[in-house]
Amino acid sequence: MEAALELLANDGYYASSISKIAEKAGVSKGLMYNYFESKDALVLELLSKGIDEMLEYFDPNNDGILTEAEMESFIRNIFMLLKKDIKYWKLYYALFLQPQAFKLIQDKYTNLVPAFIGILTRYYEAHNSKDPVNEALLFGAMMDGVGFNYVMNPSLYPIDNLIDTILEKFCYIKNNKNEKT
Amino acid sequence: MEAALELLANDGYYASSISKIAEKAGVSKGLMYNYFESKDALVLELLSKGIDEMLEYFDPNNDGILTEAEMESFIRNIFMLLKKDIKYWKLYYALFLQPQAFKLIQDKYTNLVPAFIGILTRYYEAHNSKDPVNEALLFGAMMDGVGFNYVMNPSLYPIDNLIDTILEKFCYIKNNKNEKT
Amino acid sequence: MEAALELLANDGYYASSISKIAEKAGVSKGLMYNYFESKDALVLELLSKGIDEMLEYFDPNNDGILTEAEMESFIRNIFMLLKKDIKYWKLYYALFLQPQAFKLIQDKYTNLVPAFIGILTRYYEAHNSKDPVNEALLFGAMMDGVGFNYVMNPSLYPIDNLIDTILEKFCYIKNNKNEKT
Amino acid sequence: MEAALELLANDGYYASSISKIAEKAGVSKGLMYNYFESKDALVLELLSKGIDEMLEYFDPNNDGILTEAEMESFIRNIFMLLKKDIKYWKLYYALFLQPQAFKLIQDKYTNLVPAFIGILTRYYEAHNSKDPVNEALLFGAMMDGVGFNYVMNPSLYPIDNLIDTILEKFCYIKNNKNEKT
DNA sequence: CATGAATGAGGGTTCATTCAT
DNA sequence: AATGAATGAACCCTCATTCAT
Repeated sequence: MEAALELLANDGYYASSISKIAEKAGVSKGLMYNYFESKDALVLELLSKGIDEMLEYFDPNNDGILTEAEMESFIRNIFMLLKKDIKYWKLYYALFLQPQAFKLIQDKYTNLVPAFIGILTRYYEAHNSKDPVNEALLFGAMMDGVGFNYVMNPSLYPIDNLIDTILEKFCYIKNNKNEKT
Repeated sequence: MEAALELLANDGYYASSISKIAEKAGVSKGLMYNYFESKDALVLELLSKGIDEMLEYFDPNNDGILTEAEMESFIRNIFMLLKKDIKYWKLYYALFLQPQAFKLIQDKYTNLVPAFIGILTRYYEAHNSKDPVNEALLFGAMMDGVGFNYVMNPSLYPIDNLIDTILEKFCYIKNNKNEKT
Repeated sequence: MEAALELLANDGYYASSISKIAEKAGVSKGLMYNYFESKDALVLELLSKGIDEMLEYFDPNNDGILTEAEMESFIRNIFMLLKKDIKYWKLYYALFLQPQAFKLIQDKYTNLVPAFIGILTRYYEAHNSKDPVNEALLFGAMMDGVGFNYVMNPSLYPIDNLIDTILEKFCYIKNNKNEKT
Repeated sequence: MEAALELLANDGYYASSISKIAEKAGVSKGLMYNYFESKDALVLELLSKGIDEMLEYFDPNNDGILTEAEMESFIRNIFMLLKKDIKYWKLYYALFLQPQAFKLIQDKYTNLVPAFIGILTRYYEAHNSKDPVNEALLFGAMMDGVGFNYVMNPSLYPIDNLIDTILEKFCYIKNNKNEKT
């Protein structure tokens, strides 16, 4: 069911009417409201699922400390998620910019970011960064930007090629390929 | 006229009806259609103006070469633009993610990005980067992400603090403050 | 079952969906349709019950003659009914004014009124009224109006205080209190 | 325009959709919302107009005192109003009993009734009534009831015949016809 | 140049009713 | 006897757009 609904990512929040979603899902319009209280509730559920899924891969042992291995694994997993469900993440990014939709997850999001940045900051502190907070923010921004660019144009954006450069530039991790050569 | 219209950035594309825009602009609904063929045309014009404005600050002498000074100035100018017209850029980002709206500027955008990346790539080649293309892409992504994060929450995102770190990390430019100390 | 259903009087006919009624009654929506053919049938049954209950108190020995004692008892009983089940009678009055709902009991009602007025007319004839029919009609109207006003605002409408005045003015019955004084 | 809309009295508030009203009025659905902010606003306007019209005939010189002539004239005018616009008053009564609709005019109504009853009470005091308040309430109830009964079945309810009896019974006014005989 | 009355398609949502289980 | 998933029509309302003035 939800699988079909996610396709609203194709056309955006507003362009996807409940009618069309229901039709695509092969159910009646009325039935949609047995599963979701409203269109907003539907979207909120989708978004929440996405955020939770992403969090699973960030600091997985939940100790507030990000090792280099965890960092690398986080980046690789995020990219894997992006590639696995492009349309979903397209919706995800899109809704962030739609005021009405963003309000729905504002709370969840506002609580999350500082924690996220905090852990990253400690990572950079541990790597003797001169400006750990700034680096953390830039890392976040870069990840947002990569995701954004990738979902905008998946076929042309060479997301996999970027990993090594990211690891080196943002994580101080020399990637394996380079070590081999 | 357009000045008033840009305020549709406040509420997003769909939440801003022509009626409300016209009211805010102090003109009649009908008159809007003397100036703009349609709502989409209006939005296209707004977006085009934004893209052009941004381009003005990128490679200003149009020689296809980005000097360090031009690079620094570009970044500072972009941030200045963001700060000057937050709402506008919020709309700008938002529309990028709204498929229907993005189609309107897709052509313009698709032509632009390779040129943009090309110039950046040459910049990184000139700085002996190991992966100039990747660095160019990451720079673009980071700039997108910073803009995105800033317009999402202007009061909390310390965009000015980031400049020095960006210059150092992405442009190989040691910033002035450090030199002074 | 019906007891719970009557509470649809709270919100009116249209505002009370079968879903809500079923929920209030603690049964499933589907089961409702084992007991009542339709929502209208349910309402019809409720209304019929109300009319019958009222009739029980009017001309109880069914001889077509209303004695003064029967008249007084009728009035007192009606008021007692009103007070016992305000919500029910609110529904009752409300449905009378809703064309769609009224059609359901129109037959029952249309047959009833002339008989009712007939008996009242004979009461006024027996009391040497100059216009027995008119007095009968006015009595009916006044009773409707009192009920109407009472259920509209039970806490403020002093229905009990009215009884003596009604008895005197409409039934030529000197009330007890006066006799005592 | 409104003339056509009043015909929603035919079917009641809920059974009259904006679509049907618009169709009956010969305009588009959308246009309805140029004239009335919402369905409720439409109904409120209709009801307010009705209440105001009725008040015009009650205590016309606004001195808080009801002379016998004013009283008689009031009754005759009310009946005239009823007869002139049966459907309108049918709506009027109907909406009073529909909780959702009544809320719309509750304020207006709640303020009105005590003033109304007050003036009537003084009328009865001036006529040496034993229970002026009760008589005032009964008069109000009777008028409500007569209106109610008349609009329910205009062709059968002999509203004109009732006037003389009302004047005599409720206003202590011997009517002319009787004096002549 | 400028207005705003008018349209009609489409939006989200509710609800009486049915029916497989 | 009892459930609740499923339907589809109808509801109120919004909106981009047109056009007579």
